[in-house]
Amino acid sequence: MVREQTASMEDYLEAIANLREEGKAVRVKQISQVLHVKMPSVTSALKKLSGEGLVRHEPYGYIELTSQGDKAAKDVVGRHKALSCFFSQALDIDPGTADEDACKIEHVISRLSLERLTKFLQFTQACPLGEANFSKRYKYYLEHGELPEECLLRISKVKKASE
Amino acid sequence: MVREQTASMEDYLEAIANLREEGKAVRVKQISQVLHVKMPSVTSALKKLSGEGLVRHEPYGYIELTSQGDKAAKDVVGRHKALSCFFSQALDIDPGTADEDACKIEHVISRLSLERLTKFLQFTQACPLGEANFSKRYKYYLEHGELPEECLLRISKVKKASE
DNA sequence: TTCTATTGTTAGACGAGTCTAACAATATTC
DNA sequence: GAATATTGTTAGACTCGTCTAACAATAGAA
Repeated sequence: MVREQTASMEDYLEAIANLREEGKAVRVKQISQVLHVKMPSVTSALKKLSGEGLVRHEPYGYIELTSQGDKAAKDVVGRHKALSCFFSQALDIDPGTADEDACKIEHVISRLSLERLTKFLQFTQACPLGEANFSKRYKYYLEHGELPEECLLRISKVKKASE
Repeated sequence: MVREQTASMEDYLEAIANLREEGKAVRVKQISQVLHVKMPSVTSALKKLSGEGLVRHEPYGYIELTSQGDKAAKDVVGRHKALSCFFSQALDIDPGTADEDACKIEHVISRLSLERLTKFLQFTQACPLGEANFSKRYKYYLEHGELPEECLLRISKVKKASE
């Protein structure tokens, strides 16, 4: 079972995993910059995470996730990606905002909602009726504030049919 | 400008507004039950919110939102409703989970994403092509784990057309 | 009206996470 | 290899929001 972590600790795990992923040095300074906190906050967080066996950290040295920590980090990163993807692709939100929101929401959303969000995205991308038409109509609606003509036409068709 | 509040303080404002809305007595005990905290936490929060002019609270007496507090509360409640609606209706999530998630996410989501979520919902409900077909297909996909036949048919049509 | 139950408040402790200031270790440069 | 710059750590203060324990006010029942 993946140990329950606070939002803050999840952020540290995520930052470490991301720095590693990007091939950058995983050091206290780096983490502090990524998370916009001061270095002592990082040291203190690392101490806590070490105590829980999620991080290996020799003082003044490099920082690594343990296999357990890596698992936890991957979980957070996965949530982040799913959310960020949903916001940018399904809702057509700019990558910056999508990422910011994902950063916050990843810590509080339920597994179920996350799974549904993901499925929704998969669906719109897999189903040509979903993607090609639906998504296009949605974006038209976003831009113009009113339904595209085809939707309105359908309404009159439906009306006629029920007459 | 609506004063920036912490997640906790927003929860208190929301609880007060909801109790009032439901015609229940707005008292310390009630609030503590709704938010699953002990009474001293409520007293302390009320003191803080009073200090900021969002709440009127005579000791041992009833509790009211000021007009400023009401504005802030309505804002939170609005966010909550939008999210809860989106989760339950667009993603077909049970009302309990939808509400829980809304409770957490309402404090952290950006205005933009919230607005887009709302528009998305409005769109699916307003556009018959969206609602009647899209939503139905999505739920089929949820249940069966694979695309409904009409989507697959469309794929072969698309293929044929491009041959 | 007096006794009791309920509700509300105050005081003070605590945990989480942040910060600043001061100090220590490591890297860099001359 | 000494002087300096950078990076990291420790110590300790602070905020926020919670809690428990003890006490105070109000409401309800006898």
